[in-house]
This record gives sequence, C-alpha cells and structure tokens, in this order.
Amino acid sequence: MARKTGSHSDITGPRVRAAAQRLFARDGFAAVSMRQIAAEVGVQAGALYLYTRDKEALLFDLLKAHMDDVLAHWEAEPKGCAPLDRLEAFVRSHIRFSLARAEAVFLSYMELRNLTPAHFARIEAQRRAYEDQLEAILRAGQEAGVFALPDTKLATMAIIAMLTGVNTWYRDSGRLSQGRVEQIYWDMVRRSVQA
Amino acid sequence: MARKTGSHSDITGPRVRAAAQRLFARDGFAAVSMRQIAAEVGVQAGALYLYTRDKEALLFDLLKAHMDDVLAHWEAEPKGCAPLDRLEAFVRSHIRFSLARAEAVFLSYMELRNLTPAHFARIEAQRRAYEDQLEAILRAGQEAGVFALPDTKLATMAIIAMLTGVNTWYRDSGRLSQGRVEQIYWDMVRRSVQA
DNA sequence: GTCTATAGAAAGATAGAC
DNA sequence: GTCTATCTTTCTATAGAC
Repeated sequence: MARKTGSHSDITGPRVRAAAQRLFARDGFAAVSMRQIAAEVGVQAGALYLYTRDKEALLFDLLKAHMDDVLAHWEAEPKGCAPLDRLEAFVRSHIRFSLARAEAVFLSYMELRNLTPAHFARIEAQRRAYEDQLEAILRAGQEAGVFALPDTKLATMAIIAMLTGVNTWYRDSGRLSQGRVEQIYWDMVRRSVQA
Repeated sequence: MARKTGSHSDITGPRVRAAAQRLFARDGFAAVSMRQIAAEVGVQAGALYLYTRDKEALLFDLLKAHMDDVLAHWEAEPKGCAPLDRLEAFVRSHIRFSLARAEAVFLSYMELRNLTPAHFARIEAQRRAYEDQLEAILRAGQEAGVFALPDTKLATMAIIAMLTGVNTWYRDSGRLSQGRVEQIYWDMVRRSVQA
C-alpha cells in the first residue's frame, strides 16, 4: 500500500496506533519492528517518528489509553446499591468490556515489562485503581454480612484473574454465547463469595 | 566471569538452560540476546550452539521440561477418592507447585507464541492434558451430585486462571503465608463449585 | 507530512584456530 | 569444548530532499 507525499496527520496518527496495537498483540512488543508497523500503515519507517517519540512511547500511549478507557467505562456503568448487585455489575461489565477490547487487554498484561520504570508506575497505578473498585464492593458486602471472605484483597485478585482468563479462550465462533459465559462466571463468583 | 578452554559439557548445558530461563522470564524471549545468555553463563556466544540448535529450540526445551514436570508432579500427588478431596488436592498442588517454579510457569504462558507451530502444538497438547485432569475431577463431582456446574469445561478454565493468577502477586516476603493462601483459595474454589 | 538514504548499534548464527 | 573473528541481516532513530 504505497503512499505519496501529502498531509494526513489527523488520520495517520490513529492508524499508527491501531497497527501497533494489532502487531504488538499478535507478535509481542519486542518482536515487532518499526518497519513492520510502518508497512502496515503504508508509510515509511521514518514517518512514524512524527507520531511518537520512540517505540516505547508508542506502547505507553496504547496502554495509557486503554486504562483510561477501563476506568471511564466502569464509572459510566449503571450500578445498583446492594453489594451483590454491584458485584454482578462488575463481573458482567468486566467480561463484556474485556472481550470487546481483547487486543488492548492482552497488551496491558503482557507488555508491562517493556515500559520505562516511570511509565510502568503510571499504568500500574491505574490498574490498582481499577482493582480497588472491586475490593471496595467486596469490603462493603463483607461488612454488610452478605459476603464471607477471609481476605478481601486476595478475593479481589482471585476474581479478576478468573474473569480476565476468559480472554485467553473465548471466541465469538465458540460453543457458548457471551451472555451465557457471563452468566456462568457470575454464578461461580457469586457462590465463591457468598456467606 | 571469564572462562578458559576445557571440557564442561555436563555442567554447562544445565547452566545455559538455567540462565536462559531466568533471563527469558525477566525480560522476555524476544528481548534477550544469545550474547546475554552466554555472558550469564560465562562463555562466548558461539559456545551456546553446542547445547542448542538455535534460540527457539532453547525456549522449547525449557517449556517442554516444565510441562513434563507439571504432569509428572500431578501424577505423583497422593489423591483421595472423593471428588471434593481430589479437587482440594488439585488446588493445593497447583498453587504449591506453581509458586515453587515461578519462572517456568511464567514462561509457559507468556512465551508460547515464540515457538514454531510444531513446537507450539506439542506444548499446547500437554497443557490441555493437564487441564483435562481438572475437568475429569469436576465431571466426576458433577455426576456424583456434589458439584453443581452448568459447564465443566468453563469451570476448568475459570479455576485454573484463578489459581495461576497467584503467581502474579505472591511474594514470599508478603503479608500471607503460602499455606494461608492455599487455604483461602481452596475455600473460594470449594464454594464456587459446590451444590 | 512523507520520502529516500543512512548512521550506528546489535542481533543470530557459523568458521576455524587452539 | 571454548575461543576469537566475522558474515549477514536487521534494528532504532535521524538527516535532509521534496
């Protein structure tokens, strides 16, 4: 897809990020070259440096945008008041959102170690903020006596790992619909925490 | 650690694999060079090719050895007869074994995509064989009426993801002992499957 | 804004001396 | 069995033309 000289900064920038996300998710950050990304977009390698300071900054931008998205999505979610309702909302929202953003989710837990320490710390803080949303629900339920959890932090980690694991095997063409998967996981989570 | 000429094939081979495992786990397969591995062992890069055909084969050997280890370890585990006892044994064994082999576990789910298709298929088959061990327990419990699971395959994936997640946050110096973590996870798993 | 060209470093892998 | 030396390729990033 050769391209001639011209001005396309408004569309090329997003296309660079989209191509990078796709390739990083498929082959891994370290295994993807700037030339590959450029070829995918249809520009020369040198042109990429108009849109990113370097390769690591490109990865950081993707992870940062994703984490902003994760947090904003959960903020916007309609939520009940009772801890059990809030937990159900979290479980269903997490699965639905993660499957809709499979590449970004995959990147955000596979490629963290390729960030600079400063960038790593910023993404890690956002990840922790998201986990804290779930832990707050579990603690509220614990105090209300509807959940029976010896350790809400551990339960938080266990539930998130379980939910994010869906991304490793779920396929749209698979045996079970997304709604069915949500239902089954919610059943398991509910039973695992309930008093 | 400079080394002089001499014959050390019996000890250098294992040292090469140990160094590769450590570096691959820390920085990622694609980000580690053969020169780095050689420096870690104390030999020159060229000498590595006495112990592996190429870099990918080195990764495959590590993953293969780990999966053999996983399957042998589960075979050797003393197990009860009742599905609930067998499930408890699986949960505790999985956590204990995974924490004892943290680097190998990490590699085996982070670096699969760097294998050739043929090598990938072999590791994938072993991983599936391990998952089948858990699914057999869940199916037996389901048929005996002690478990209530709408889908044993999904429950298998959910439980394994939850258990393997321990590796992402557990530290020996942390707040909870390994035995305590095992206990809490087993409580959650038990409740999530029980009728 | 994108191109061509290239600097400069580093990679995987091999050859041949010892 | 290990070393030094090197071939060949590929990489990130930059310079300067258009």
